[in-house]
Amino acid sequence: MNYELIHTSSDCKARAGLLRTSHGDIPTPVFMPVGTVGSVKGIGVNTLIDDIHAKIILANTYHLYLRPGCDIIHKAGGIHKFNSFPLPMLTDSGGFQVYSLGKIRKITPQGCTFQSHIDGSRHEFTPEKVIDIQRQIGADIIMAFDECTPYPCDYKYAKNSLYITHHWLQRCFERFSSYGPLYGYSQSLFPIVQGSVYEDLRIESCREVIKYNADGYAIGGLSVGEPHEDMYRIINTCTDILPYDKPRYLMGVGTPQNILEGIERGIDMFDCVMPTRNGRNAMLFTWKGTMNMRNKKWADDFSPIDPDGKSIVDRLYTRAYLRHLFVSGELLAMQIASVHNLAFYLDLVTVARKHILEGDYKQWKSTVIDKLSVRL
RNA sequence: GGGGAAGUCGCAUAGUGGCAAUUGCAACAGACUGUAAAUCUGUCCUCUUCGGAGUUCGGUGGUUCGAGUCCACCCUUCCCCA
Repeated sequence: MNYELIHTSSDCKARAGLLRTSHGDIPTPVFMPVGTVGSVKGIGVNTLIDDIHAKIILANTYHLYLRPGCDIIHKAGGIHKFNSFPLPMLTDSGGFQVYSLGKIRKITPQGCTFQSHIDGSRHEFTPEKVIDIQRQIGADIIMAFDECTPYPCDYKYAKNSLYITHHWLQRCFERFSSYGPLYGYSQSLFPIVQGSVYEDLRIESCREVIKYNADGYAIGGLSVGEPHEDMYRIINTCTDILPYDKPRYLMGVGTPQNILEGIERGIDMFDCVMPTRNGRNAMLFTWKGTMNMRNKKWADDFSPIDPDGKSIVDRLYTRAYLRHLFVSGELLAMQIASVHNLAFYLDLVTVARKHILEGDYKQWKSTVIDKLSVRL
């Protein structure tokens, strides 16, 4: 994998780049749709590629390990063969589940034990095991096993957790370099910066992770409920230290506004369930603001879903029809909304990239960002 | 014509003398950030300064300190037998 930094904005830290992988090139900044179990919920591969113009998608180590299991994916010949997605993929390590499965997991000296959310069975994840699983899954970018700390998180807990995450990181890289990829193309392991909202811990974490000279670096533990100012402050702290010639991935972020602020502060990669989950729950994101498609006000609005939208669905269907589908509980409603939202997110970063290259990113951002939070 | 059953806040239900009254659906709003989420929360008789206030269980009258609940009559619907 190789990252080329093409242009940095003159008035801020926003960057345009190109990430080259064995499964294709990824212009950055990029938004990566989340497909936890290897499937972006409700969306087929053809739509992802041809309509949404996704360049890379995510999957999750913990979920794929539980179901269908690593042996099945290995037998299939890796995740790309299994889910028929020919473009780059990234797997999250299960670190987020250390956070989200709070009540049914336990951090141990070795790693972390989980109870399966599917059948309650007990499983242990160690840094070594997480690397082994991700080798078997075969994503182009794989993530270190970390603890995504909750918010609020007191300093003592954050510091202790950070040391565990750093220790796990070392074990991840040891395992990762002990044997190669299984499917004939290379994989890159990204470390994850933690440290909650504490600047000194974040600085310490950045300095620690860059020792591994990785192909890219992730910032984790944000967008877990902290105020946006804290999030933006920590991003700034991190992107000041992380190497300029490697991609920076802000994990789990976020709203369209979060993404534009992240880009301004030097982030190159984003992922978030928001466009798909909120889409399934009837919320649309547009350049003019958000829409709750269940609201009565759309009942007789026969205009296109989003006249500015880039997806086929934006022009093909009307707002009144989409509301009808949501109110009727039709699966198609969730599909249309997910496609629209993902297409919007991809358009958002594409337009952002254009303005970075044109040199007016910050000025452009200031003209669009307030509109994004308007409630239509 | 004879016999039987039933009418509760949009619909359907619970409630057999003691707090505007159960539950489901529908309706209307809100939330959702590396997916335990096609999920969850709130409102849902009227008014309200959010503390309450006022009117309600087919209708009218009655018994009672107190009635959706008991009594009488009326109205309406459904079922069975002719």
